[in-house]
Amino acid sequence: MKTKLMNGSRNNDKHKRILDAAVKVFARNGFFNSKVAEIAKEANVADGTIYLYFKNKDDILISLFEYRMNQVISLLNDRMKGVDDPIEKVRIFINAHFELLEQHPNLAAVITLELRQSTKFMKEYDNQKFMDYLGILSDIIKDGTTKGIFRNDLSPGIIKRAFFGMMDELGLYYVLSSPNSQYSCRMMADQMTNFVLSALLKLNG
Amino acid sequence: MKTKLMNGSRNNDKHKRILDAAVKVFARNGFFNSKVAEIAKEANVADGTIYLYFKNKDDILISLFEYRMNQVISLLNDRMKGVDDPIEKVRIFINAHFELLEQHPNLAAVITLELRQSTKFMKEYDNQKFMDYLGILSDIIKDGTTKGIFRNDLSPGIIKRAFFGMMDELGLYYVLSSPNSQYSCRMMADQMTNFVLSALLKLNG
Amino acid sequence: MKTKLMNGSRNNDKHKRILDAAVKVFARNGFFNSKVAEIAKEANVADGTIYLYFKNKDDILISLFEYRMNQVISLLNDRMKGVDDPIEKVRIFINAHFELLEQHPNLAAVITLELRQSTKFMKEYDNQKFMDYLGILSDIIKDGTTKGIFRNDLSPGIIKRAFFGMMDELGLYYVLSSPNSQYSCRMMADQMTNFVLSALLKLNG
Amino acid sequence: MKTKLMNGSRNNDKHKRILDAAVKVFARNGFFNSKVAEIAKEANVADGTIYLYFKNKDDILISLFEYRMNQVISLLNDRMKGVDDPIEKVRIFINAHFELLEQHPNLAAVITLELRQSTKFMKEYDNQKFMDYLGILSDIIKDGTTKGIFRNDLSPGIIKRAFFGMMDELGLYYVLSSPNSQYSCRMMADQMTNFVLSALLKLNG
DNA sequence: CATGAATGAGCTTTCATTCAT
DNA sequence: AATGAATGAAAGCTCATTCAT
Repeated sequence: MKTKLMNGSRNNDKHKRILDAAVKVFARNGFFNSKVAEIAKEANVADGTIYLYFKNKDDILISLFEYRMNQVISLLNDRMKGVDDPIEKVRIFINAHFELLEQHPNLAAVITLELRQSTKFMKEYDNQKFMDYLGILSDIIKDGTTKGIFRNDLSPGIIKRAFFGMMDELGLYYVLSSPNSQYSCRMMADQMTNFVLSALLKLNG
Repeated sequence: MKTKLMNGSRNNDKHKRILDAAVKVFARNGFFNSKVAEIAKEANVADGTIYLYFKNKDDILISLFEYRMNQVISLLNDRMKGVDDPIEKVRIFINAHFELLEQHPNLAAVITLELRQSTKFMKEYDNQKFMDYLGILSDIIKDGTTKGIFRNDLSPGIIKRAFFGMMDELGLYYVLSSPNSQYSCRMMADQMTNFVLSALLKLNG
Repeated sequence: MKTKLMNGSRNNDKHKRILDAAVKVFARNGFFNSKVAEIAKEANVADGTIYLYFKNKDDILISLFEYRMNQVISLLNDRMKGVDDPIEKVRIFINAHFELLEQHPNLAAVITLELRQSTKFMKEYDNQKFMDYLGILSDIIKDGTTKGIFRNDLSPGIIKRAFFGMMDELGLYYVLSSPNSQYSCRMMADQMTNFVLSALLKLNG
Repeated sequence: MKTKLMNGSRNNDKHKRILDAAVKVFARNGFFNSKVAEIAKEANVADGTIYLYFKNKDDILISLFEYRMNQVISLLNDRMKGVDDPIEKVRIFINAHFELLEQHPNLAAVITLELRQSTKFMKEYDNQKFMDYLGILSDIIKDGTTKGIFRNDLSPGIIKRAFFGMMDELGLYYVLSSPNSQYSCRMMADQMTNFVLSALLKLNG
């Protein structure tokens, strides 16, 4: 009585093959310009097979989001375990973002380029995972403020988004100019950490 | 440098009517989900008429970019005329961005949501105007650095993008949560100015 | 400000051409085995043109029903105008049915073969026209009964359907064995009239 | 003359289970809108199993016809055994038809609704069983005529079809309005017998 | 015999674009 | 310049059928 999707079972890697293919194809053409048939071809499966694993084309994109967000959030949780210092947490957050960007540039490109569209146009998809991600950010900021390390005249609700906007735009730049980017992920992470901490830290007498 | 029918004559405002209609329609459905026929209807012209004023659907979007960018750049040039203080320039830049956002939220939504896609997928369009816009930003930063007011350990090439990313993401948030946004444009502009200047200013003695 | 379908106007016969083509194609393959593209080809229009005149494939079939039913009902009304004798009315009804069958065997085939399907599966289509047609039949029967010419121990609700069933099945036979039918329409009409009247007439002392 | 697995063994009722399931599914959706997978699910067998027992989807429908026709013909032969009176035979024929209709309305619905389609579109299927069924009918009529009980001015070839058309249409009505039919099978059978016999009987002196 | 995942041809419908008027 | 009916390529998705296990 196997489940339809055989999640996690070996002997069947089609689900993953389709996702991997979709990343490549979406990164190449964008979601709207990508054809399901092209994904199928790239994954070496028949067109119809796609629909055994995904409800429809939108569902493939959503699955990519979820997959990526789980990846990021899980990495963050790992690294921040036992860390107390808000400054260190900021460092970890930014580094994790850029490391994943460097490791999976295609996936990052798709997320970065299509996330906004989807946020607006896939109405039924509430994008909870993304809110969770932003939540981690505002938790860090609030923690730093509570501990008296960060300034308290900034709205976490605004700053978390500004913060994300920086990472996202730098990521976009990296991804679009790849593989000839003028700046390395390492460098962007460092500059941004420097920049953000300067802005956040309370200046004491 | 359009010359099509720039005769200044009245009785022909169709070019503008089509652009205005496109803004509404794109804001409503996104570029890919918008139909040329819907734009035509919204503009009260025939489907075919669109093609007298624009090469194709992509061209309408590109025209919107150019229009918006000219608007922003021209507003910035006006306001910064005679201003020397880099701090003041930062303030002006941010304020201009959010003011236009507030005045033309639909247009802003379209630019913000579709710019990224287009940047990558309208291959032939090099988006010079956007580069000009970013250029103003790095000029301000470099100016501040030269004048010894801003730190000199930050890369203008990186920071200008981080800077734009903040505004863009905050704008997206405003636009998507409109008309019930938790934060006013005013407030976002102030918080961001505060944040950015804290990060940029050199700490002396 | 022409209306979409230009009903009745000359210079545009596409609506009719599509209907005529559909009759041929449906008669050849049946509704479900017919492709819209084949109808388009038969009508010498582009595939997309079909959708300027009809909502979808189902709508073409429904239009054929309506067209046929209007045709029949109108012919019946014409011929029965001023006729009082129920016996004569029965004759007229049967003759009209078989005449139209002979004149438009393809259309008849489609109606006969697909009407039943549609009755069940196009739930949203209430098939009022067909009920009107049956209504004429039961009116004739009731009239004959009231006038004391027909028997009064038969239920018009049942007999009208039995009556229609006879015509329909004979029509089906004619259409399926066409053009080599063993019996002419004339002969079937006469035999059926004879049969039905024998059954309906009251036997007086 | 199936030989596939007619071993009389229990542990294998799949053939019948599939047929029963097909009746339900076809009655629910019609032949063309029914999916083989749905039949398989309803029968609690795998999709592929269907093809061990039937050549293809068409073959399932054909098997249902054959099954039904055998059932009817066998019932008729039973009941008419030893019966000589043509009037009584007509009564038996009609009653048998409506009894089976009442007992297996789903099967009747499928036969009634899909028989016509199939008659024309399953080219290779010559529908001999249906011809046999009609043959019984014309035999009855001819017998009555020969015996001088029925009129001799009616063509058996025409009347047998008119006769069948009545039963079929009444059956369709019953089946479609089920389970809230206005008329019972009993009543329809009686009315029709009455009607038909009035038409068939020779009026003497 | 039985399974059900996989296949891929095939279909309806959409919509950017054209062009005769 | 303006129209909008017509075009037809294109693509998402379905489902009867197969075949490796």
